[in-house]
Amino acid sequence: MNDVKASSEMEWGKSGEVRISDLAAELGLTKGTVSRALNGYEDISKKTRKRVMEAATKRGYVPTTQARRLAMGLTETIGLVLPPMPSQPVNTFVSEFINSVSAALHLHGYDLLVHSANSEESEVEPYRRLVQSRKVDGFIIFRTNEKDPRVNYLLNEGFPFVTHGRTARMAEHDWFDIDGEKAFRDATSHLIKLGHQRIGFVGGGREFFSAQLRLKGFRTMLEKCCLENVPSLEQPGDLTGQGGEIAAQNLLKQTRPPTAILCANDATALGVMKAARELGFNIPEELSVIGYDGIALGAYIDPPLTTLTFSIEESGKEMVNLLMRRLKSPDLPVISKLASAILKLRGSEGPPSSIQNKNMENCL
Amino acid sequence: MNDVKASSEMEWGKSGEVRISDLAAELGLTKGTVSRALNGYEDISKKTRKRVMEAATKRGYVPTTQARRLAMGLTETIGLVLPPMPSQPVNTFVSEFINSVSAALHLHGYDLLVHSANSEESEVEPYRRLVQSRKVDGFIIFRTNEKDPRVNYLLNEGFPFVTHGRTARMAEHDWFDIDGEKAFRDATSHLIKLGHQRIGFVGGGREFFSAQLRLKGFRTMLEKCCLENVPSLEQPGDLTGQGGEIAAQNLLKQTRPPTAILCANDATALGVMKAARELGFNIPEELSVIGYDGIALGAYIDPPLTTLTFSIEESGKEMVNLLMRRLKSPDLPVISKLASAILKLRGSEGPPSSIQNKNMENCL
DNA sequence: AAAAATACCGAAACCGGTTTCGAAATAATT
DNA sequence: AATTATTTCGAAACCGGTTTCGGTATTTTT
Repeated sequence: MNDVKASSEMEWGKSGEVRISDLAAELGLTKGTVSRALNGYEDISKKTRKRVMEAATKRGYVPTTQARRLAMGLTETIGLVLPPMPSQPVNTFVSEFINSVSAALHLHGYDLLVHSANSEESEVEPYRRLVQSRKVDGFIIFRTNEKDPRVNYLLNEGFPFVTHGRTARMAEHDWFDIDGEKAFRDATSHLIKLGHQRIGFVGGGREFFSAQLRLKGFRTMLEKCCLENVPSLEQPGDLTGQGGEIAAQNLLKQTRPPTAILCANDATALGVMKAARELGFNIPEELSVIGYDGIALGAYIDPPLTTLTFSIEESGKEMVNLLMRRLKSPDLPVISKLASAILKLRGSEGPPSSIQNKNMENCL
Repeated sequence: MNDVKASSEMEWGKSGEVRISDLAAELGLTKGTVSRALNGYEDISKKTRKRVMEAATKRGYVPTTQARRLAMGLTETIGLVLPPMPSQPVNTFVSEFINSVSAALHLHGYDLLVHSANSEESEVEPYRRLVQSRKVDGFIIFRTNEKDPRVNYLLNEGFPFVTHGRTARMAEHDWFDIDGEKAFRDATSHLIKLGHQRIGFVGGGREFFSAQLRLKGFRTMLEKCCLENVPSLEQPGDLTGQGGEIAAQNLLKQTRPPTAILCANDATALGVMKAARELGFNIPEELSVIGYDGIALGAYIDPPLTTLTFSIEESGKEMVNLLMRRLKSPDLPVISKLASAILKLRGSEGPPSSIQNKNMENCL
């Protein structure tokens, strides 16, 4: 009669062997009842619920995810597709971001599926596959382009997602972003206050919206301070160290080189510093350099890199909040959140060697 | 009669709406037959198979992953748990590693589930949860300790996994590792050939097996070259920049400071260089520094960091191969793979300022 | 004490696939 | 032509949960 109980005494420590039907049989209940007891349904008596829960913990029962997900019609999984990274120097952002997103998702019972993009195929292909095979309920997208095919695809498909960064269609989707425009106004203002009048700028690829905004912030502050916007002082970059080197050479070999260079990110700044050294510029005495990203490593170089920092952890947390809200209520209006970066002075900037005086009373 | 066909003409571009039963109904077959046709079973006539496959592509049918996984009793997912990273400087390894692992898994039809470890709970807890809820079929573990609780748990559970790095129980599980011992023999040898006789070493935490092996390689080569092993020249570290700073101070403030310092990783080396600068040591004239990891960023600092590099992409690929093999045949004997790091000379090392001559004929 | 309301649980359908088994139809053998 | 072997597919069970629905058993109402 009590065979079940008898055999239960032994060899049941190993996890993953207990099914809901085992529990039900042992308790003399149906699996439906057990399921409802475990999931807090109201139509279960206190006594049975207690009995069920005790048996569950005793046996170490944990529902099989795959079955639950199939029954409930959701995956409880969020997709994150890594853009192809061809030997980018400082990818510390990515791992920290993954870490924070993953932790935040976990609080909601969600998992993070990380997928790598094959550089040979279309950018949206991974997203298409993940959507079609129903492997994820939503996406976290970062490093957006102004016209972003991924965003277009997902919007068209009506599939939930949040971006880190704005896009041309930002009015149609939830997004989180750092106010790069303000950040670069601040950085530019700081340099101007130090006395710089010829400030170079190394951008980050026209396709990235964020890079455009940073450039805009730079220009805005120049204008506000009545400084001439010299086109030759604006160099394109590609967010890599190598791009920074090239841009710096273009800037510093000019007859009147800038006394400061603002870079779209830290990797670029490192390239700029390298090129500057090779051209014989002392930093910060003869050239100030400011980056963006706040990579921890910038504190260890000589001179330590002044940079614009923001909390990656907060970014991840906020994006997950936005996404969870969207998943719960797909029809809510689009919302967004803009966080600000702060200028972390570390030593790679200072007053220019020869402070040229210029009337700047109506500025700053 | 043909309602199905009629309605099929419209509004079926959206993905994710076609189920296998829809296909079956449309074709006048059962879903079992459709499934077998799609999965290459032999008991399906060429004609029907073709018919099924054409209909499938036409409708854009993609099997729902959750259902497939439940039926087949596997998750086709591999877990990767990120160790807590309390503001570690150079995590470029992690993102590159995730990227390569993910790409390699994808070739086998597997997904990568990235989970973040909560520093407040036990190290094995995330693994336990993932195993019990059957969310993954196996694990990729990196940064192993000599006595690794995660390895103990999974071995005890009989759950498949591969480690990046060796452990005390390496004979019982598949592993991939870089031959750090040889790498540090090479680096040490290189320094000795340059004329260094007092070489410092900054380790990486006793718990990490890899750090121990690097130390062993260092000692081995010292001994082989008849150089005295001075205990005060061996400093502990923690694989962070800060740890490197402290260790470097301990080394360089000695009455007879070393003329070269070997570091367990690049982050440590950056800390060492920072401390050395602050103490007035010129690199590489007065102090040679060598790191380990080959972070791309090392090329951008001044002087560029000489380091031991290896292919992260290869690491990921090999580990996935080992794991896939294990999943297919759980009872195969344990295998392992040892790859070698190469010394990438970039400029942070050179001959010591005062070359002390010592008889070294039976060395190198 | 009979009737109505409520609490509690069993039965069964369902999620969307895969796989086994057996039967019918066709082809091959004797 | 009857028998045996093969090909091809349908039927149904199954994976392990969730959720709806309906029917007792119990309680409350009148």
